[in-house]
Amino acid sequence: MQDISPPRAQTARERARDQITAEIVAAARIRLAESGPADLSLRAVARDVGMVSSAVYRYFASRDELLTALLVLAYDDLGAATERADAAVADRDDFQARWFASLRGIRRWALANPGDYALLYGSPVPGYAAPQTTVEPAVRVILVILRIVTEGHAAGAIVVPASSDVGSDGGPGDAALAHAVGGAVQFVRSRGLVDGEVPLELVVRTLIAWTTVFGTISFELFGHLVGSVTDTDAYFDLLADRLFRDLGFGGPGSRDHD
Amino acid sequence: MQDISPPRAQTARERARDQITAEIVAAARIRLAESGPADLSLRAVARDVGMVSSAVYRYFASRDELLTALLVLAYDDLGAATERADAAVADRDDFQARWFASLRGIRRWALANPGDYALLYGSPVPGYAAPQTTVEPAVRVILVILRIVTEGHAAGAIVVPASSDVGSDGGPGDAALAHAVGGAVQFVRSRGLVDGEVPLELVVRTLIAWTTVFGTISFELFGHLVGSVTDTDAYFDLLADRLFRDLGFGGPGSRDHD
DNA sequence: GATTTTCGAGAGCAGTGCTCTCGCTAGAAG
DNA sequence: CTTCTAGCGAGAGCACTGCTCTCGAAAATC
Repeated sequence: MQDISPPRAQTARERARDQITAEIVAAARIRLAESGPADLSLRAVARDVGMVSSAVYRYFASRDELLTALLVLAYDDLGAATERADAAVADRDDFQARWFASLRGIRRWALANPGDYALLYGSPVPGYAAPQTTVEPAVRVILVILRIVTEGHAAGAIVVPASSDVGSDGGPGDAALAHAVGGAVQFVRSRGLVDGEVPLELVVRTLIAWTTVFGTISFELFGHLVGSVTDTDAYFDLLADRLFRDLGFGGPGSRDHD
Repeated sequence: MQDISPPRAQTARERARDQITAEIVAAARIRLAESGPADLSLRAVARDVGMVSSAVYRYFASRDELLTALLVLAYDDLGAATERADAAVADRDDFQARWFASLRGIRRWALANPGDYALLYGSPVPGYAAPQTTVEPAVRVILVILRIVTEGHAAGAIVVPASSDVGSDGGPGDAALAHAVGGAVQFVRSRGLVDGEVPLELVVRTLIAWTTVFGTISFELFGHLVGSVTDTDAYFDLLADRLFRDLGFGGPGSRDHD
Protein backbone atom coordinates (compact mmCIF):
# COMPACT_ATOMS: atom_id res chain seq x y z
CA MET A 1 0.00 0.00 0.00
CA GLN A 2 1.17 3.45 -0.77
CA ASP A 3 1.59 5.65 2.22
CA ILE A 4 -0.43 8.52 0.91
CA SER A 5 -0.74 10.97 3.70
CA PRO A 6 -0.03 10.00 7.30
CA PRO A 7 3.61 8.90 7.26
CA ARG A 8 4.58 10.98 4.27
CA ALA A 9 8.08 12.32 4.65
CA GLN A 10 7.64 15.40 6.72
CA THR A 11 9.74 18.37 6.02
CA ALA A 12 11.87 19.67 8.83
CA ARG A 13 9.52 22.60 9.17
CA GLU A 14 6.52 20.39 9.54
CA ARG A 15 8.20 18.27 12.12
CA ALA A 16 9.24 21.30 14.09
CA ARG A 17 5.75 22.69 13.85
CA ASP A 18 4.14 19.53 15.12
CA GLN A 19 6.62 19.29 17.91
CA ILE A 20 6.07 22.84 19.08
CA THR A 21 2.33 22.42 18.79
CA ALA A 22 2.56 19.39 21.03
CA GLU A 23 4.75 21.31 23.43
CA ILE A 24 2.17 24.05 23.72
CA VAL A 25 -0.66 21.62 24.28
CA ALA A 26 1.36 19.78 26.89
CA ALA A 27 2.12 22.98 28.75
CA ALA A 28 -1.52 23.99 28.54
CA ARG A 29 -2.56 20.66 29.94
CA ILE A 30 -0.31 21.09 32.93
CA ARG A 31 -1.70 24.51 33.65
CA LEU A 32 -5.21 23.18 33.19
CA ALA A 33 -4.57 20.61 35.88
CA GLU A 34 -3.99 23.24 38.51
CA SER A 35 -6.63 25.76 37.50
CA GLY A 36 -9.97 25.61 35.84
CA PRO A 37 -10.55 25.85 32.10
CA ALA A 38 -11.79 29.41 32.41
CA ASP A 39 -8.55 30.38 34.07
CA LEU A 40 -6.33 28.97 31.40
CA SER A 41 -4.13 31.81 30.25
CA LEU A 42 -2.66 31.66 26.82
CA ARG A 43 0.06 34.05 27.88
CA ALA A 44 1.03 31.89 30.81
CA VAL A 45 1.21 28.87 28.55
CA ALA A 46 3.38 30.85 26.17
CA ARG A 47 5.73 31.76 28.98
CA ASP A 48 5.95 28.13 30.00
CA VAL A 49 7.18 27.09 26.60
CA GLY A 50 9.50 30.08 26.40
CA MET A 51 7.56 32.03 23.85
CA VAL A 52 5.90 35.34 23.67
CA SER A 53 2.12 35.22 23.59
CA SER A 54 1.74 36.38 20.02
CA ALA A 55 3.91 33.53 18.80
CA VAL A 56 1.38 31.03 20.07
CA TYR A 57 -1.11 32.46 17.62
CA ARG A 58 0.99 30.96 14.84
CA TYR A 59 -0.17 27.58 16.11
CA PHE A 60 -3.62 28.25 17.49
CA ALA A 61 -5.90 30.87 16.04
CA SER A 62 -7.45 31.56 19.41
CA ARG A 63 -7.65 30.46 22.98
CA ASP A 64 -10.79 28.53 22.11
CA GLU A 65 -8.89 26.56 19.52
CA LEU A 66 -6.35 25.62 22.14
CA LEU A 67 -9.19 24.55 24.38
CA THR A 68 -10.59 22.43 21.59
CA ALA A 69 -7.27 20.68 21.19
CA LEU A 70 -7.22 20.01 24.91
CA LEU A 71 -10.79 18.81 24.74
CA VAL A 72 -10.03 16.27 22.05
CA LEU A 73 -6.95 15.14 23.91
CA ALA A 74 -8.82 14.74 27.16
CA TYR A 75 -11.72 12.89 25.58
CA ASP A 76 -9.30 10.54 23.92
CA ASP A 77 -7.38 10.04 27.11
CA LEU A 78 -10.52 9.24 29.04
CA GLY A 79 -11.73 6.96 26.28
CA ALA A 80 -8.43 5.12 26.17
CA ALA A 81 -8.30 4.77 29.94
CA THR A 82 -11.79 3.33 30.01
CA GLU A 83 -11.07 0.95 27.15
CA ARG A 84 -7.97 -0.23 28.94
CA ALA A 85 -9.91 -0.80 32.14
CA ASP A 86 -12.47 -2.89 30.30
CA ALA A 87 -9.90 -4.79 28.30
CA ALA A 88 -8.06 -5.73 31.47
CA VAL A 89 -10.84 -8.11 32.36
CA ALA A 90 -9.75 -11.44 30.91
CA ASP A 91 -13.10 -13.19 31.00
CA ARG A 92 -15.07 -11.25 28.41
CA ASP A 93 -18.27 -12.89 29.60
CA ASP A 94 -17.85 -11.60 33.11
CA PHE A 95 -19.96 -8.56 32.48
CA GLN A 96 -20.07 -7.59 36.10
CA ALA A 97 -16.31 -7.42 36.30
CA ARG A 98 -16.18 -5.46 33.06
CA TRP A 99 -18.86 -3.07 34.30
CA PHE A 100 -17.09 -2.37 37.55
CA ALA A 101 -13.71 -2.07 35.90
CA SER A 102 -14.95 0.39 33.30
CA LEU A 103 -16.89 2.57 35.69
CA ARG A 104 -14.06 2.62 38.17
CA GLY A 105 -11.72 3.45 35.34
CA ILE A 106 -13.81 6.47 34.42
CA ARG A 107 -13.86 7.69 37.98
CA ARG A 108 -10.19 7.06 38.53
CA TRP A 109 -9.36 9.07 35.45
CA ALA A 110 -11.59 11.90 36.60
CA LEU A 111 -10.03 12.03 40.04
CA ALA A 112 -6.57 11.96 38.53
CA ASN A 113 -7.38 14.65 35.96
CA PRO A 114 -9.87 16.99 37.60
CA GLY A 115 -8.97 19.89 35.33
CA ASP A 116 -9.60 17.86 32.20
CA TYR A 117 -12.78 16.47 33.67
CA ALA A 118 -14.11 19.92 34.42
CA LEU A 119 -13.28 20.91 30.87
CA LEU A 120 -15.24 17.98 29.49
CA TYR A 121 -18.18 17.73 31.83
CA GLY A 122 -18.30 20.97 33.75
CA SER A 123 -20.15 24.06 32.71
CA PRO A 124 -19.09 24.98 29.20
CA VAL A 125 -16.77 27.91 28.80
CA PRO A 126 -19.00 30.87 28.03
CA GLY A 127 -19.32 31.59 24.37
CA TYR A 128 -17.47 28.43 23.50
CA ALA A 129 -19.19 25.78 21.44
CA ALA A 130 -17.36 22.52 20.92
CA PRO A 131 -16.94 21.89 17.20
CA GLN A 132 -17.96 18.70 15.46
CA THR A 133 -14.43 17.31 15.64
CA THR A 134 -14.86 16.66 19.34
CA VAL A 135 -17.84 14.36 18.89
CA GLU A 136 -15.95 11.26 17.88
CA PRO A 137 -13.44 11.26 20.74
CA ALA A 138 -16.27 12.05 23.14
CA VAL A 139 -18.05 8.92 22.05
CA ARG A 140 -15.28 6.51 22.97
CA VAL A 141 -16.07 6.31 26.65
CA ILE A 142 -19.74 5.79 25.95
CA LEU A 143 -18.99 3.00 23.53
CA VAL A 144 -17.21 1.03 26.23
CA ILE A 145 -20.19 0.86 28.54
CA LEU A 146 -22.52 0.45 25.60
CA ARG A 147 -20.59 -2.58 24.43
CA ILE A 148 -20.81 -4.22 27.81
CA VAL A 149 -24.56 -3.81 27.77
CA THR A 150 -25.13 -4.93 24.20
CA GLU A 151 -22.78 -7.89 24.50
CA GLY A 152 -24.36 -8.80 27.79
CA HIS A 153 -27.74 -8.68 26.20
CA ALA A 154 -26.64 -10.74 23.23
CA ALA A 155 -25.17 -13.32 25.61
CA GLY A 156 -28.47 -13.57 27.40
CA ALA A 157 -27.08 -12.21 30.65
CA ILE A 158 -29.69 -9.50 30.81
CA VAL A 159 -33.32 -9.80 31.71
CA VAL A 160 -34.62 -6.60 30.23
CA PRO A 161 -36.34 -4.76 33.06
CA ALA A 162 -40.03 -4.12 32.78
CA SER A 163 -41.05 -0.88 31.26
CA SER A 164 -43.85 1.02 32.89
CA ASP A 165 -46.60 3.17 31.52
CA VAL A 166 -46.79 5.37 34.55
CA GLY A 167 -46.23 8.45 32.46
CA SER A 168 -48.36 11.52 32.65
CA ASP A 169 -50.70 10.21 30.03
CA GLY A 170 -51.86 6.70 29.50
CA GLY A 171 -50.65 6.57 25.93
CA PRO A 172 -48.75 3.76 24.31
CA GLY A 173 -45.52 3.63 26.27
CA ASP A 174 -43.29 2.21 23.58
CA ALA A 175 -43.97 4.90 21.04
CA ALA A 176 -43.18 7.57 23.59
CA LEU A 177 -40.03 5.76 24.56
CA ALA A 178 -38.93 5.37 20.98
CA HIS A 179 -39.45 9.04 20.39
CA ALA A 180 -37.64 10.18 23.51
CA VAL A 181 -34.51 8.13 23.01
CA GLY A 182 -34.64 7.93 19.26
CA GLY A 183 -31.20 9.38 18.85
CA ALA A 184 -29.63 6.77 21.07
CA VAL A 185 -31.36 3.95 19.21
CA GLN A 186 -30.16 5.29 15.91
CA PHE A 187 -26.68 5.64 17.32
CA VAL A 188 -26.56 2.06 18.55
CA ARG A 189 -27.79 0.85 15.17
CA SER A 190 -25.39 2.98 13.15
CA ARG A 191 -22.44 1.64 15.09
CA GLY A 192 -23.54 -1.91 14.44
CA LEU A 193 -23.61 -2.63 18.14
CA VAL A 194 -26.72 -4.65 17.88
CA ASP A 195 -28.38 -6.56 15.08
CA GLY A 196 -32.07 -6.91 15.26
CA GLU A 197 -34.31 -5.21 17.67
CA VAL A 198 -33.09 -2.87 20.39
CA PRO A 199 -35.03 -3.21 23.63
CA LEU A 200 -36.09 0.34 24.36
CA GLU A 201 -36.17 -0.07 28.08
CA LEU A 202 -32.58 -1.22 27.98
CA VAL A 203 -31.63 1.87 26.01
CA VAL A 204 -33.31 4.08 28.58
CA ARG A 205 -31.63 2.25 31.44
CA THR A 206 -28.25 2.56 29.81
CA LEU A 207 -28.75 6.27 29.27
CA ILE A 208 -29.73 6.64 32.90
CA ALA A 209 -26.69 4.69 34.04
CA TRP A 210 -24.43 6.81 31.89
CA THR A 211 -25.90 10.02 33.20
CA THR A 212 -25.77 8.82 36.77
CA VAL A 213 -22.13 7.82 36.60
CA PHE A 214 -21.06 11.22 35.35
CA GLY A 215 -23.50 13.01 37.59
CA THR A 216 -22.01 11.26 40.59
CA ILE A 217 -18.45 11.97 39.58
CA SER A 218 -19.32 15.60 38.95
CA PHE A 219 -20.99 15.87 42.33
CA GLU A 220 -17.98 14.31 43.98
CA LEU A 221 -15.45 16.51 42.23
CA PHE A 222 -17.47 19.67 42.58
CA GLY A 223 -18.06 19.13 46.27
CA HIS A 224 -21.77 18.36 46.34
CA LEU A 225 -21.37 15.06 48.12
CA VAL A 226 -19.50 16.52 51.07
CA GLY A 227 -21.58 15.84 54.13
CA SER A 228 -23.74 13.14 52.59
CA VAL A 229 -21.35 10.56 51.28
CA THR A 230 -18.71 9.67 53.80
CA ASP A 231 -16.78 7.11 51.79
CA THR A 232 -16.84 8.07 48.16
CA ASP A 233 -14.95 4.99 47.01
CA ALA A 234 -17.43 2.69 48.66
CA TYR A 235 -20.38 4.75 47.51
CA PHE A 236 -19.28 4.60 43.92
CA ASP A 237 -19.08 0.82 44.08
CA LEU A 238 -22.53 0.75 45.63
CA LEU A 239 -23.74 2.89 42.78
CA ALA A 240 -22.10 0.74 40.13
CA ASP A 241 -23.77 -2.30 41.63
CA ARG A 242 -27.23 -0.73 41.68
CA LEU A 243 -26.88 0.47 38.10
CA PHE A 244 -25.69 -2.95 37.00
CA ARG A 245 -28.68 -4.66 38.52
CA ASP A 246 -31.10 -2.02 37.28
CA LEU A 247 -29.94 -2.81 33.78
CA GLY A 248 -31.25 -6.33 34.23
CA PHE A 249 -27.89 -7.97 34.87
CA GLY A 250 -27.57 -10.48 37.65
CA GLY A 251 -31.23 -11.34 37.51
CA PRO A 252 -32.78 -14.67 38.41
CA GLY A 253 -30.73 -17.56 37.19
CA SER A 254 -27.47 -15.75 36.66
CA ARG A 255 -25.89 -16.32 40.02
CA ASP A 256 -22.62 -14.52 40.48
CA HIS A 257 -19.40 -16.33 40.81
CA ASP A 258 -17.77 -16.66 44.15
CA MET B 1 -44.59 40.43 70.02
CA GLN B 2 -41.71 42.80 70.04
CA ASP B 3 -39.99 43.26 66.74
CA ILE B 4 -36.50 42.75 68.02
CA SER B 5 -34.15 42.69 65.13
CA PRO B 6 -35.43 42.24 61.61
CA PRO B 7 -37.65 45.31 61.21
CA ARG B 8 -35.64 47.47 63.56
CA ALA B 9 -35.76 51.05 62.46
CA GLN B 10 -33.09 51.25 59.84
CA THR B 11 -31.20 54.45 59.45
CA ALA B 12 -31.42 56.13 56.12
CA ARG B 13 -27.86 55.11 55.41
CA GLU B 14 -28.57 51.46 56.05
CA ARG B 15 -31.62 51.51 53.85
CA ALA B 16 -29.72 53.14 51.05
CA ARG B 17 -26.92 50.63 51.44
CA ASP B 18 -29.24 47.66 51.33
CA GLN B 19 -31.02 49.05 48.33
CA ILE B 20 -27.85 49.62 46.36
CA THR B 21 -26.53 46.22 47.36
CA ALA B 22 -29.71 44.67 46.02
CA GLU B 23 -29.38 46.71 42.85
CA ILE B 24 -25.88 45.42 42.27
CA VAL B 25 -26.89 41.83 42.88
CA ALA B 26 -29.85 42.20 40.55
CA ALA B 27 -27.67 43.62 37.81
CA ALA B 28 -25.15 40.85 38.35
CA ARG B 29 -27.87 38.26 38.09
CA ILE B 30 -29.01 39.63 34.77
CA ARG B 31 -25.50 39.53 33.39
CA LEU B 32 -25.06 36.04 34.77
CA ALA B 33 -28.08 34.89 32.82
CA GLU B 34 -26.47 35.74 29.52
CA SER B 35 -22.92 34.67 30.23
CA GLY B 36 -21.28 32.10 32.41
CA PRO B 37 -20.16 32.67 35.97
CA ALA B 38 -16.54 32.88 34.93
CA ASP B 39 -17.41 35.67 32.54
CA LEU B 40 -19.15 37.79 35.09
CA SER B 41 -17.39 41.13 35.02
CA LEU B 42 -17.57 43.28 38.08
CA ARG B 43 -16.84 46.32 35.97
CA ALA B 44 -19.68 45.57 33.62
CA VAL B 45 -22.05 45.16 36.54
CA ALA B 46 -20.83 48.47 37.91
CA ARG B 47 -21.55 50.13 34.60
CA ASP B 48 -25.03 48.66 34.58
CA VAL B 49 -25.89 50.24 37.87
CA GLY B 50 -24.24 53.52 36.86
CA MET B 51 -21.22 53.23 39.07
CA VAL B 52 -17.53 53.07 38.62
CA SER B 53 -15.96 49.72 39.38
CA SER B 54 -14.18 50.78 42.53
CA ALA B 55 -17.44 51.92 44.08
CA VAL B 56 -18.75 48.38 43.99
CA TYR B 57 -15.98 47.38 46.34
CA ARG B 58 -17.75 49.40 49.03
CA TYR B 59 -20.44 46.73 48.91
CA PHE B 60 -18.57 43.57 48.01
CA ALA B 61 -15.01 42.96 49.08
CA SER B 62 -14.31 40.98 45.95
CA ARG B 63 -15.81 39.42 42.89
CA ASP B 64 -15.97 36.15 44.77
CA GLU B 65 -18.10 37.74 47.44
CA LEU B 66 -20.51 38.92 44.79
CA LEU B 67 -20.58 35.41 43.42
CA THR B 68 -21.36 34.08 46.86
CA ALA B 69 -24.29 36.44 47.16
CA LEU B 70 -25.53 35.23 43.80
CA LEU B 71 -24.97 31.66 44.88
CA VAL B 72 -27.10 32.04 47.99
CA LEU B 73 -29.77 33.83 46.02
CA ALA B 74 -29.84 31.16 43.35
CA TYR B 75 -29.93 28.28 45.83
CA ASP B 76 -32.78 29.94 47.63
CA ASP B 77 -34.61 30.57 44.42
CA LEU B 78 -34.24 26.98 43.32
CA GLY B 79 -35.26 25.75 46.75
CA ALA B 80 -38.32 27.95 46.80
CA ALA B 81 -39.33 26.93 43.30
CA THR B 82 -39.06 23.27 44.18
CA GLU B 83 -40.98 23.73 47.42
CA ARG B 84 -43.70 25.51 45.51
CA ALA B 85 -43.89 22.74 42.96
CA ASP B 86 -44.27 20.13 45.68
CA ALA B 87 -46.74 22.19 47.65
CA ALA B 88 -48.92 22.60 44.59
CA VAL B 89 -49.94 18.97 44.85
CA ALA B 90 -53.11 19.02 46.90
CA ASP B 91 -53.19 15.36 47.85
CA ARG B 92 -50.16 15.06 50.13
CA ASP B 93 -50.39 11.29 49.98
CA ASP B 94 -50.03 11.23 46.22
CA PHE B 95 -46.31 10.73 46.38
CA GLN B 96 -46.02 10.06 42.70
CA ALA B 97 -47.57 13.39 41.82
CA ARG B 98 -45.36 15.14 44.35
CA TRP B 99 -42.29 13.38 43.00
CA PHE B 100 -42.98 14.35 39.42
CA ALA B 101 -43.95 17.89 40.35
CA SER B 102 -40.81 18.46 42.37
CA LEU B 103 -38.42 16.97 39.86
CA ARG B 104 -40.05 18.82 37.01
CA GLY B 105 -39.89 21.96 39.10
CA ILE B 106 -36.15 21.57 39.50
CA ARG B 107 -35.64 21.04 35.81
CA ARG B 108 -37.94 23.89 34.85
CA TRP B 109 -36.01 26.22 37.10
CA ALA B 110 -32.71 25.06 35.63
CA LEU B 111 -33.88 25.59 32.07
CA ALA B 112 -35.22 29.01 32.94
CA ASN B 113 -32.06 30.03 34.78
CA PRO B 114 -29.17 28.33 33.04
CA GLY B 115 -26.64 30.87 34.27
CA ASP B 116 -27.60 30.34 37.87
CA TYR B 117 -27.68 26.61 37.38
CA ALA B 118 -24.18 26.60 35.97
CA LEU B 119 -23.07 28.65 38.94
CA LEU B 120 -24.55 26.15 41.36
CA TYR B 121 -23.86 22.82 39.69
CA GLY B 122 -21.27 23.50 37.03
CA SER B 123 -17.57 23.34 37.52
CA PRO B 124 -16.64 25.57 40.42
CA VAL B 125 -15.00 28.86 39.62
CA PRO B 126 -11.27 28.21 39.96
CA GLY B 127 -9.90 29.22 43.31
CA TYR B 128 -13.36 29.84 44.64
CA ALA B 129 -14.58 27.83 47.59
CA ALA B 130 -18.18 28.31 48.64
CA PRO B 131 -18.28 29.44 52.25
CA GLN B 132 -20.35 27.77 54.94
CA THR B 133 -23.18 30.27 54.54
CA THR B 134 -24.17 28.65 51.27
CA VAL B 135 -24.79 25.24 52.80
CA GLU B 136 -28.18 25.96 54.29
CA PRO B 137 -29.78 27.41 51.15
CA ALA B 138 -28.25 24.58 49.14
CA VAL B 139 -30.02 22.08 51.31
CA ARG B 140 -33.53 23.32 50.60
CA VAL B 141 -33.98 21.58 47.30
CA ILE B 142 -32.67 18.31 48.72
CA LEU B 143 -35.06 18.53 51.62
CA VAL B 144 -38.03 18.60 49.29
CA ILE B 145 -37.25 15.28 47.66
CA LEU B 146 -36.09 13.86 50.95
CA ARG B 147 -39.43 14.67 52.54
CA ILE B 148 -41.32 12.93 49.80
CA VAL B 149 -39.29 9.80 50.35
CA THR B 150 -39.43 9.81 54.14
CA GLU B 151 -43.13 10.64 54.25
CA GLY B 152 -43.79 8.02 51.63
CA HIS B 153 -41.91 5.50 53.67
CA ALA B 154 -43.70 6.46 56.85
CA ALA B 155 -47.01 6.12 55.03
CA GLY B 156 -46.09 2.62 53.95
CA ALA B 157 -46.05 3.52 50.28
CA ILE B 158 -42.54 2.23 49.84
CA VAL B 159 -41.33 -1.30 49.67
CA VAL B 160 -37.69 -0.81 50.45
CA PRO B 161 -35.78 -2.33 47.55
CA ALA B 162 -33.54 -5.26 48.27
CA SER B 163 -29.97 -4.49 49.02
CA SER B 164 -27.34 -6.64 47.45
CA ASP B 165 -23.98 -7.85 48.60
CA VAL B 166 -22.50 -7.98 45.17
CA GLY B 167 -19.64 -5.75 46.24
CA SER B 168 -16.04 -6.50 45.58
CA ASP B 169 -15.71 -8.36 48.80
CA GLY B 170 -18.23 -10.57 50.45
CA GLY B 171 -18.24 -8.59 53.67
CA PRO B 172 -21.26 -7.58 55.66
CA GLY B 173 -23.18 -5.32 53.32
CA ASP B 174 -24.98 -3.22 55.87
CA ALA B 175 -21.88 -2.08 57.70
CA ALA B 176 -20.31 -1.00 54.42
CA LEU B 177 -23.49 0.82 53.45
CA ALA B 178 -23.71 2.57 56.77
CA HIS B 179 -20.16 3.71 56.44
CA ALA B 180 -20.47 4.93 52.87
CA VAL B 181 -23.59 7.03 53.35
CA GLY B 182 -23.09 7.81 57.02
CA GLY B 183 -23.26 11.53 56.43
CA ALA B 184 -26.63 11.29 54.76
CA VAL B 185 -28.04 9.13 57.56
CA GLN B 186 -26.84 11.60 60.14
CA PHE B 187 -28.31 14.43 58.11
CA VAL B 188 -31.70 12.80 57.89
CA ARG B 189 -31.67 12.14 61.61
CA SER B 190 -30.51 15.62 62.57
CA ARG B 191 -33.32 17.17 60.59
CA GLY B 192 -35.86 14.99 62.33
CA LEU B 193 -37.06 13.65 59.01
CA VAL B 194 -37.44 10.17 60.32
CA ASP B 195 -37.89 8.71 63.74
CA GLY B 196 -36.61 5.28 64.32
CA GLU B 197 -34.50 3.33 61.94
CA VAL B 198 -33.44 4.62 58.55
CA PRO B 199 -33.43 1.93 55.88
CA LEU B 200 -29.96 2.20 54.43
CA GLU B 201 -30.90 0.97 51.00
CA LEU B 202 -33.49 3.72 50.80
CA VAL B 203 -30.86 6.29 51.69
CA VAL B 204 -28.62 4.98 48.95
CA ARG B 205 -31.44 4.98 46.44
CA THR B 206 -32.40 8.53 47.33
CA LEU B 207 -28.83 9.69 46.95
CA ILE B 208 -28.67 8.01 43.57
CA ALA B 209 -31.93 9.61 42.48
CA TRP B 210 -30.73 13.01 43.60
CA THR B 211 -27.45 12.63 41.74
CA THR B 212 -29.16 11.32 38.65
CA VAL B 213 -31.62 14.19 38.47
CA PHE B 214 -28.92 16.79 38.56
CA GLY B 215 -26.63 14.76 36.38
CA THR B 216 -29.32 14.59 33.75
CA ILE B 217 -30.12 18.27 33.92
CA SER B 218 -26.43 19.11 33.70
CA PHE B 219 -26.02 16.84 30.70
CA GLU B 220 -29.01 18.43 29.04
CA LEU B 221 -27.90 21.99 29.70
CA PHE B 222 -24.29 21.35 28.85
CA GLY B 223 -25.12 19.64 25.61
CA HIS B 224 -24.16 16.06 26.34
CA LEU B 225 -27.55 14.64 25.47
CA VAL B 226 -27.58 16.07 21.97
CA GLY B 227 -27.76 13.16 19.61
CA SER B 228 -28.93 10.62 22.14
CA VAL B 229 -32.04 12.04 23.67
CA THR B 230 -34.42 13.36 21.08
CA ASP B 231 -37.20 14.58 23.34
CA THR B 232 -35.72 15.87 26.55
CA ASP B 233 -39.06 16.62 28.15
CA ALA B 234 -40.26 13.10 27.61
CA TYR B 235 -36.96 11.61 28.63
CA PHE B 236 -36.97 13.48 31.91
CA ASP B 237 -40.40 12.12 32.72
CA LEU B 238 -39.20 8.66 31.84
CA LEU B 239 -36.31 9.17 34.17
CA ALA B 240 -38.47 10.47 36.99
CA ASP B 241 -40.65 7.42 36.66
CA ARG B 242 -37.74 4.97 36.77
CA LEU B 243 -36.25 6.71 39.79
CA PHE B 244 -39.58 6.69 41.54
CA ARG B 245 -40.02 3.00 41.05
CA ASP B 246 -36.42 2.22 41.95
CA LEU B 247 -37.04 3.86 45.29
CA GLY B 248 -39.63 1.22 46.01
CA PHE B 249 -42.66 3.34 45.28
CA GLY B 250 -45.50 1.89 43.30
CA GLY B 251 -44.57 -1.62 44.26
CA PRO B 252 -46.90 -4.60 44.46
CA GLY B 253 -50.23 -3.68 45.93
CA SER B 254 -49.99 0.06 45.48
CA ARG B 255 -51.64 0.34 42.12
CA ASP B 256 -51.60 3.86 40.77
CA HIS B 257 -54.73 5.83 40.39
CA ASP B 258 -56.29 6.20 37.02
C1' DG C 1 21.98 33.03 -5.26
C1' DA C 2 17.38 35.32 -5.18
C1' DT C 3 12.78 34.93 -3.50
C1' DT C 4 9.10 33.64 -0.92
C1' DT C 5 7.22 31.57 3.14
C1' DT C 6 7.26 31.01 7.98
C1' DC C 7 7.95 32.28 12.51
C1' DG C 8 9.22 34.77 16.89
C1' DA C 9 9.45 39.21 19.17
C1' DG C 10 7.63 43.48 20.43
C1' DA C 11 4.36 47.15 20.78
C1' DG C 12 -0.20 48.23 21.36
C1' DC C 13 -5.48 48.07 22.24
C1' DA C 14 -9.33 47.11 25.00
C1' DG C 15 -10.71 44.71 28.62
C1' DT C 16 -10.30 42.53 33.51
C1' DG C 17 -9.86 42.42 39.18
C1' DC C 18 -8.29 45.12 42.60
C1' DT C 19 -5.90 49.04 45.42
C1' DC C 20 -5.24 53.58 46.76
C1' DT C 21 -6.09 58.35 47.18
C1' DC C 22 -8.91 62.29 47.07
C1' DG C 23 -12.77 65.09 47.63
C1' DC C 24 -17.74 65.57 48.72
C1' DT C 25 -21.73 64.98 51.45
C1' DA C 26 -25.00 63.17 54.60
C1' DG C 27 -25.71 61.83 59.22
C1' DA C 28 -24.20 62.15 64.15
C1' DA C 29 -22.46 64.77 68.07
C1' DG C 30 -22.00 68.81 70.49
C1' DC D 1 -27.24 75.38 64.28
C1' DT D 2 -22.58 74.34 63.77
C1' DT D 3 -18.73 71.03 63.76
C1' DC D 4 -16.95 66.71 62.86
C1' DT D 5 -16.59 62.22 61.13
C1' DA D 6 -17.74 58.27 58.73
C1' DG D 7 -19.17 56.59 54.38
C1' DC D 8 -19.23 56.80 49.60
C1' DG D 9 -18.26 57.66 44.55
C1' DA D 10 -14.80 58.93 41.20
C1' DG D 11 -10.46 58.55 39.19
C1' DA D 12 -5.85 56.97 38.44
C1' DG D 13 -3.02 53.23 38.39
C1' DC D 14 -1.00 48.26 38.56
C1' DA D 15 -0.64 43.81 36.79
C1' DC D 16 -2.91 40.82 34.11
C1' DT D 17 -5.79 38.94 30.08
C1' DG D 18 -6.97 37.81 24.65
C1' DC D 19 -5.82 39.36 20.42
C1' DT D 20 -3.85 42.26 16.31
C1' DC D 21 -0.34 44.25 13.73
C1' DT D 22 4.24 45.18 12.18
C1' DC D 23 8.97 44.09 11.63
C1' DG D 24 13.20 41.53 11.13
C1' DA D 25 15.42 37.14 10.74
C1' DA D 26 15.76 32.55 9.32
C1' DA D 27 14.59 28.76 6.62
C1' DA D 28 12.72 26.43 2.56
C1' DT D 29 11.88 26.88 -2.31
C1' DC D 30 12.82 28.21 -6.90
